[in-house]
Amino acid sequence: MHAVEPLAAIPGGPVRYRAAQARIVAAALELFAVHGVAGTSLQMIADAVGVTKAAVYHQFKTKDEIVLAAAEADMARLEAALEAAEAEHGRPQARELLLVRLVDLAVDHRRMVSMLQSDPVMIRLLIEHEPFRRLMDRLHRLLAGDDPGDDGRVPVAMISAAIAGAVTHPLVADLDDETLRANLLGLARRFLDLPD
Amino acid sequence: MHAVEPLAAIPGGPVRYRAAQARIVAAALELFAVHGVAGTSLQMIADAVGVTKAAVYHQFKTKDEIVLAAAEADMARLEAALEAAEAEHGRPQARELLLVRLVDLAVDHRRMVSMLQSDPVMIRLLIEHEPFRRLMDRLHRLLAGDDPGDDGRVPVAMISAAIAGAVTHPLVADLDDETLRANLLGLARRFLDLPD
DNA sequence: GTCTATACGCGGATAGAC
DNA sequence: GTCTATCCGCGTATAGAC
Repeated sequence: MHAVEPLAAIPGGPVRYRAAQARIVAAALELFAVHGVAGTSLQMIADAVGVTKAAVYHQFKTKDEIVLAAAEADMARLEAALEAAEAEHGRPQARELLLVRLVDLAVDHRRMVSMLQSDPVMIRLLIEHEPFRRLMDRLHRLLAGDDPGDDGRVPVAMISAAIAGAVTHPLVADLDDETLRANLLGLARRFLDLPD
Repeated sequence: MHAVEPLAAIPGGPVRYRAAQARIVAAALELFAVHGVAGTSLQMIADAVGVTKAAVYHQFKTKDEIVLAAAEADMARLEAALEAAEAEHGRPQARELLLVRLVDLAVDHRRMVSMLQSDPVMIRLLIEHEPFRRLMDRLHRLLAGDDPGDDGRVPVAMISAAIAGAVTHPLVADLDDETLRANLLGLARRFLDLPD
């Protein structure tokens, strides 16, 4: 028998990685956020980690696997937020908690969020990824509140885009996390007609 | 003397292109929207136009020039919207008109808008492009209304991101343009406290 | 304006030694 | 787990003919 592998510290996360893999994923996320997925080469990732391309390929068979692993790291936090919200008693309370967690997540990962939501390569991979689709379904259902019809979908699309897009917006680049978080949350609540 | 070159039909636009260039720019915009700038090769653009790579290079010296030309095509429409809004008498009227034009623009160019606002290569090129920076400055000043302070910047960032991001959101992919436009405009007005 | 042909480097990916 | 070395195709870009 082999010794137990060291695992990445994602308590409750569905997928876990070896330490070497976790280092690669962390470097890749940063680079993807700055250059986009297509604009990030395996050489850049290897350099950032401090190893050769071949060492990276020993941990992940293809670049797509790295992209997916990078997305899953953040998906785990999103899933945790959803789970907490769904455990609340009552719709309004669930939506309120979800909103708080979403804003926290977005502000916390300022640089990553917009890439995860708009990079063409990332999008292509994620729409073929069933766990991700299920997650988005739960998210949208909860955000939509009472109105699942045509008119209810636009506000959900807007608030998702507003939160994710605002945190990377150059206009607020110099705002500290606390100010941004507070403003974002207040405005998002208003938009969704939740009580302050 | 040479015969007068045919010009692209952008009345009032600051930069004009020959017919061959306009065809390349149009094809490039579509491809950039789907694959991102880094994910789009000159070969793909040449194939879409129906010529060879060398022919493309005869019209534009570098790929960056194509990217900038693609951005300028949409910048011209944005500038026209700003000009119309600034010509209004009174701030509320100006903001109202700007909002209508922005939503029109976003819905009309559904696939392009988010790429123009989030593609890493495009962003890098545009922030070094003074005419673009001036345009964004005017846009943000007008959108911000009375409040140019810290707290006034977050709603501007949110509404920009919301409009641009919502039109590409998978949730509203099957909505027809009219429905999307009406919903988007109504919600944006409410968010900015403009009268319906 | 468009073509064929070509230069040269870097992209993703693999083999096999240590 | 990491390395050196290598494969092959495609990336941007250029030269020169038609």
